[in-house]
Amino acid sequence: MPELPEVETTLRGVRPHIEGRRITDVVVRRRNLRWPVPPEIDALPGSRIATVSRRAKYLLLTIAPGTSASTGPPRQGTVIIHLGMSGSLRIIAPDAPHRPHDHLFLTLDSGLQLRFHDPRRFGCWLWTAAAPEEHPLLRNIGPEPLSIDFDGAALAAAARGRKRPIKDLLLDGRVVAGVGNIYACEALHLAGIHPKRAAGRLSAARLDRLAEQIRQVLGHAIERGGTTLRDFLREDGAPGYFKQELHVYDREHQPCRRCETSIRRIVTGQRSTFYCPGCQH
DNA sequence: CAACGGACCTGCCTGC
DNA sequence: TGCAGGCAGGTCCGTT
Repeated sequence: MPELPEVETTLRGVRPHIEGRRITDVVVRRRNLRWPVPPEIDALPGSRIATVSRRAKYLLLTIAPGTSASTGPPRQGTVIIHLGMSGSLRIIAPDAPHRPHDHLFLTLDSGLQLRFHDPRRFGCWLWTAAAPEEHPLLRNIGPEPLSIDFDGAALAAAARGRKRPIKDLLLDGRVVAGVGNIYACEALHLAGIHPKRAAGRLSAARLDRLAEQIRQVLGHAIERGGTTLRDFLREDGAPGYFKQELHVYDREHQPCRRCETSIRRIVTGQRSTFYCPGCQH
């Protein structure tokens, strides 16, 4: 499920329930996620979740040392969570029955529990004691698409001299953080750019337009994701904005909503790519 | 360096 | 109905 809007929706849904809370119990039911869950995660009880934030599609829980009442040595650092392809977080009562693929539980002093669910186990829970932005997974990540650091000029700098298809460039986290397959397709359609076009051959004006459409489509999806936040205690974090509003993604052989041309599916960078031959060049 | 293919997993859908 | 094959919203890592 998770593209950046779902991760942001998850962040907003979970944050009010866990920020500032002390962790009272941790259960790792399955340690072999994308990488093994490190022992520092098991040692979290007694510590406090000071802040919850997002960088690209990573969720970051900064952990403050435990109080004198806690057991074990006080520790300070950051839990790095990624939802992979199929991961989700939800807040639930600790005595609620667990489902298959519920891999990791954090019980909080509020009496509620944060549960990580991930059938494909491409997600991860990692620990770093250093500044999270220095972690190898985060160190080389490009600007947040919704920050002021991301614009057509940033895209142009990354595209200069590159022959890669522009679609592949958008999925490269070093260029821009957290743009996934769906929104890369959608933004290219909105900007009227063919996904296979060599990145370095796009004009500054077209890259400006593309950057703006990336911001628009992600911002819009986050707004829509927000509509399910109310029910976050019950929902598993999958927002319902999907499908209906997509212009090209997963719409092969269906008519373009703008020009009626049949949507085409191709593969680039080993990923399915959908576009309208009528309005993308 | 850039670019590419393979890897990690389960579930769901299609077609034979 | 069963089963094989293809495909899926991510992204890291090793090899050219």
